[in-house]
Amino acid sequence: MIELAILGLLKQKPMHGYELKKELTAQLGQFWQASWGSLYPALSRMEKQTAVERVFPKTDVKRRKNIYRITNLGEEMFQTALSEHSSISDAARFGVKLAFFRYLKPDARVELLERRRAYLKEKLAETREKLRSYKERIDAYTYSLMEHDVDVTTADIAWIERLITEEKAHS
Amino acid sequence: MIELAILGLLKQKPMHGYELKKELTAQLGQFWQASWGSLYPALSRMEKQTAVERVFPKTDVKRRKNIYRITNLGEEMFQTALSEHSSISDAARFGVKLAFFRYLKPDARVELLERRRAYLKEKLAETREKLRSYKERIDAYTYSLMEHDVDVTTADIAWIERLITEEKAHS
DNA sequence: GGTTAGATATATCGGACCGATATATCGAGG
DNA sequence: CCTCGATATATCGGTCCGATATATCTAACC
Repeated sequence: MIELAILGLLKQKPMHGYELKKELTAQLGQFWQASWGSLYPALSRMEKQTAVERVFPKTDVKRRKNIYRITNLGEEMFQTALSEHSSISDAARFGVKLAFFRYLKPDARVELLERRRAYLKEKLAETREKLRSYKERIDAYTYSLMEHDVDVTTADIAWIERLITEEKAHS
Repeated sequence: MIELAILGLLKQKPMHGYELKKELTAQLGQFWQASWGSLYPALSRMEKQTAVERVFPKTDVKRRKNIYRITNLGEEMFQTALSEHSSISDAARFGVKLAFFRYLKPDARVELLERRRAYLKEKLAETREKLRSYKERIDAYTYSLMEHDVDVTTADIAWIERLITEEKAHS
């Protein structure tokens, strides 16, 4: 997840860790946050995988900032991760992907949106069924939360469907 | 978090790990899930802290099931954790707390609900401000997600306020 | 010129948690 | 008796979070 976000930001321009953290917060902070303890180890991992590389060599000890740039392999990994049909059930992960939707082809966008819609519809049906059949056995506060969840998920689906409609209108 | 959930379920009746997992999924599964890798280590931790204890001693090797029961200390820890004003910013954590609201005094319930409402209002104001001032610099898909987030958060606040009203009406 | 405060910058540690997997036993049905 | 699915416990590798440590750069002030 954090690797997708890092690659997506490094596509804009090479950056060092601190700058990445600021951009992460500015661009994705509404629905997802990264910590130092995930950012720097992720950059190390990705350098080892050669998904990113330092603009100036590691041996240049005097240099304070470690500026990273995305590699060709990194670009491939980004496209693969972004197109993958996972992270459809996690609102935060889906939000991060959405922030990079402009890097996907329109049909790939529609594909992801429709999978998200399918997941939400399934979840909605399950919650409704549970509300219907277990009514007596559910705690009153949990019941209220589940009713609210039905409303929110319904609104979610309507929003996704607006995005799908717009996407298809533009193609 | 998982410790609050375990203690809350063990208040109902003593259970073993597998049974706890099933009840966790049945009662809290709508908004929060636990894994084996968190459940069993949590039970071990909690036994060490004497928040829970085995109904039959550890030395009884023949016994297949490890049935745990909540201790007096565990009851205290449950009440403390439930009343704490944290986990106000995480929907899943708040959902778990809500599922145990019946164990709180009405004024403690209102207190938590009002803190959640305050957090949501703050978040709403921030998102609106960002939408207003950064309009041009935000990616179109992110912008749409943020607009949707405004709607969802507004609905969240209205729901919380209904709960507060009901709570006050009953007291 | 010197000092201080706050922003910039990197890094790591302990612990919690997830997803996957290993292992074994129980009970029902053929 | 055998097999299969449910029951039951446990651990492993890896990721992530929250906190913390450390150092430098820069601008402001006296």
